Amino acid sequence: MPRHPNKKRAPGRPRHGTLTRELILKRALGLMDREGFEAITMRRLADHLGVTPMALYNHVRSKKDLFGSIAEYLTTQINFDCDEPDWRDRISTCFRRLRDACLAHPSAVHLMESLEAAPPAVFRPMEITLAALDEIGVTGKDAVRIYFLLMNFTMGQLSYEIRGPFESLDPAQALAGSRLKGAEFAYIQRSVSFAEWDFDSAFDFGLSVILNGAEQISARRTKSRAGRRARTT
Amino acid sequence: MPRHPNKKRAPGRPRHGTLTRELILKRALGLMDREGFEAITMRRLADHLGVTPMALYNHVRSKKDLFGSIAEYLTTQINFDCDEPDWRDRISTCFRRLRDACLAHPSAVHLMESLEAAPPAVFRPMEITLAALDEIGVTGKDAVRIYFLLMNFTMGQLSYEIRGPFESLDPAQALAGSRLKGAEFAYIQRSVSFAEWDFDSAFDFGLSVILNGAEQISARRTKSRAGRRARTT
DNA sequence: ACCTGAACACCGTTCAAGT
DNA sequence: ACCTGAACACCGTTCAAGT
Repeated sequence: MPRHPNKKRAPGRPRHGTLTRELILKRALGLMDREGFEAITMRRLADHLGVTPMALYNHVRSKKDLFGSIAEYLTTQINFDCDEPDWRDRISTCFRRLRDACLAHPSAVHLMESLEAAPPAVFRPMEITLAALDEIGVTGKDAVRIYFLLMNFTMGQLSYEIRGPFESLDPAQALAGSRLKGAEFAYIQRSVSFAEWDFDSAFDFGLSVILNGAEQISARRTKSRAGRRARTT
Repeated sequence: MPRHPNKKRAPGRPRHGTLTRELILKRALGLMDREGFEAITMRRLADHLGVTPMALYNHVRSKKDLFGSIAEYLTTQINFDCDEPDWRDRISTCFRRLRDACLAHPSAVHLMESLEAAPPAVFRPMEITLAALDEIGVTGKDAVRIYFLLMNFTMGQLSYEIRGPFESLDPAQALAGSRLKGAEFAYIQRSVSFAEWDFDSAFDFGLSVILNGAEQISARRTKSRAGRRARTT
């Protein structure tokens, strides 16, 4: 619904600016949250702001720019930092906060996926992860790999969780009407009931598996260093 | 370019069917591979087939249906099965084949992400994973969690790899013109050079970390079973 | 059954014209 | 500087009309 439904504004610059870049971003995010990512249209957003579609182009270069800016607005609001002494806790809470932010805005993942360049703020989790891993002697390629493992898992599960994959993931539903026989999926059907799936604990499980992997690398490195020391002395 | 550029076809049914559902799917996939996911348009696809846009609707319910069918066509062609004796190898090659298929069709990941329901064939990796894990005593919730870890990691890294994230992931480029200072990303800048990043080995690394996690659970379970046995006897 | 042509209700974006 | 209105080049899809 437009803000001025009855009194139509005449052309020309209004006395006080009705539009701001920030207002546009906020309203766009709100519209996205309520009506979904696909619903965001320059025309619909303009309508929502009580304004002509073209008015948006005074504050935003293009739709791509708009989406990029929303993502930046969203990610810069996340506080990734915390002062836990344990390196595992620092990494965990960092990705948990990212996850929480994305769950709070159901279209956030879809939005991120649509971007060609990630907003700069998402480098914070990377920096925090690399710093924490450095503490236990995991550096270089291995550290970056652990980071990607964490990031890809986090975003991947979010993607599943948000679009409610379990209407389509429930084998009973997904297999219905397909050429594949249900008999070929014996283990799936015998597995845990999808109705009682808990994404939160699955996420914590995933984090701990990956961080255990980091710890193993750490142990291996210190051992091989000790081995080298023993040989040289 | 249309197939009949000069001799325009008159309305009415042609003597031999020019269009098939399969032909449409194949050409759409080809067009997607060459010109990208966004380039796929009912009108452009029709043009490519030398046909009116509406002709497609005789073989395809909608654009959504078209995309779903392409995904199904693509995934059913993947051979996930192999007869390696080692459970780790069976899981690894299964996901490696999924990965190879997606890398062969650069828009495949984008296509999958756009679907509301995954094509049934992607349940094969789940079945194979659950079966292999069952062999080492990892079942139920834990097994499904391991599967999701593998699947989310695989698709997540593919997503990064395909859209060539490293123009935007290179901190030097991504941080340029942003409000975030480069000094806040000391560990990133000190980390491995993005130019020499190897996705293939990063993928193998990820798989082995996750499968190590599965092995740890297996060991923990057999130990606790042994403990229970010792206490009861 | 299978194709065309016209039409409908949308898109993002440019451009000239207003104040 | 900031908004409007008309226009352009696109979309997906429906529907009647052809054979």
